[in-house]
Amino acid sequence: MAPPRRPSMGRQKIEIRRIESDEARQVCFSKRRAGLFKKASELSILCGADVAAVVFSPAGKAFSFGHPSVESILDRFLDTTSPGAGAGGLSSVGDRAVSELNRHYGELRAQLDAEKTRQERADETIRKERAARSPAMAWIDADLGAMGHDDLVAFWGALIGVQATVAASADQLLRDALLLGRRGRQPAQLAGGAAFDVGAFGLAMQPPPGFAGVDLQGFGGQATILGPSF
Amino acid sequence: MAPPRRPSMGRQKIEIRRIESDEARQVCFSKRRAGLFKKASELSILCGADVAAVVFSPAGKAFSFGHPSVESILDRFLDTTSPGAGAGGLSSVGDRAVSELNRHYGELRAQLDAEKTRQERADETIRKERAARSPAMAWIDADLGAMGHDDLVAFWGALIGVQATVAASADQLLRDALLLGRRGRQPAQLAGGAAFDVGAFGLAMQPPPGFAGVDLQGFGGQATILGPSF
DNA sequence: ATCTATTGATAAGA
DNA sequence: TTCTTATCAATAGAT
Repeated sequence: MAPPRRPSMGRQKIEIRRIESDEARQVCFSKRRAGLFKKASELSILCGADVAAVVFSPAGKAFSFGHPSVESILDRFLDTTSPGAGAGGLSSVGDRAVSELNRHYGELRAQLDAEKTRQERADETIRKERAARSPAMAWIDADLGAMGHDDLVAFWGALIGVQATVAASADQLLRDALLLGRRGRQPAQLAGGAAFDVGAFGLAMQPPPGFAGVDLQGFGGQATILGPSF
Repeated sequence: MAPPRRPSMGRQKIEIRRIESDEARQVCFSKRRAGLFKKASELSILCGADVAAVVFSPAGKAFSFGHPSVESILDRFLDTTSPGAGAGGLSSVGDRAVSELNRHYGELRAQLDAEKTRQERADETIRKERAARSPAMAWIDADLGAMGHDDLVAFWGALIGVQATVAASADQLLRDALLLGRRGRQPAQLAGGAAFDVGAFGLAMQPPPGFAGVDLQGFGGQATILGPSF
């Protein structure tokens, strides 16, 4: 029969960090430079945008792509972004800071990606461990009316614990959540009464009929974070 | 059997030509601009190359990426291309460019920090869960045993409602809270002094300590963050 | 440079 | 805008 031998290992995952091998780095440079220019070209065509890309090889050789032309884009950019410095000074940030900003851009994004990856792994770990030892969470899918007294008792206990913890660290958690949940500049909207869904547990349920109007002392409703902690 | 409907058609092949739909073009522009900058960043990191990319949206808004900095690359390029002409050799950047850069950088930083915070919490959770089991269940069972089914149902719904409110604006908060709910916190603080008693259902909760600075009231409202804006 | 197996990017849809 | 999903496209490693 046909030999199960793979003619190639195919593409392998690589970390975004400087390639040590001179040869490999050169090869990668050529491939990715072409890829970058292709992307730039597609962006300009698809979206009718003006795009320019300039690349200097480690050896100092210049390569460029531009639509409609590199010069026109660069001139326009420099003209648009630096006409106000007439008095001889920048109002907020100096060149050094800008360079610093740019220098770390890539590393920062790389770190971000790394963190996200780690986070996903950690979340996965939690999910697994929790699923293996938290039978209470299995009740969640059950309909309220069908839930037995004993189950309700136990689940209530679990929720009390949750509430206590939320309260104990509400300041920090709420602040984080509001800032992270919706990265928009507008105040986060807290819509109530909807079904709730928590990814970590695949949990989804509706508030039981007739409980609308229940007010738990200070819970439920508008959430306002008062200033001091900022 | 009905054909299992795909939740998505997935990515479809597209021709590289101007996208007619204004909305689709805008979406594509945002996505691909980000992709282009990412590619540029990777190229500079992997190969140690100096890279700059400048993009003008159809609306005329400028976006740029540069390593080590956009201006240094552009100046170097223009200097190499047309040595004697330029004359605009000002190495400073306009406020607008600085702002854009700062904004971009700030977002990255914020994201990174957020990820790290989340990571720490996740790690913490893992440790806690591995180290100790919830001591809360036993405590609460006694009192709950005396509570009627209807009361339990009502309170359960109320708690879910609370969570729904929070989850609507930040499911991350909920997830963190639920995960942290296993911490060996003393449930006595919740039940100790006061019995649960809410008008409609004869149940109430004592707000546990830790609520300084945070005030939650009513359902379906807004969350307002006071303090310095980002 | 050419060839594949994989990873990465992203068009659609919710 | 963000998130998910199904595909398409870019490319790492080997020839």
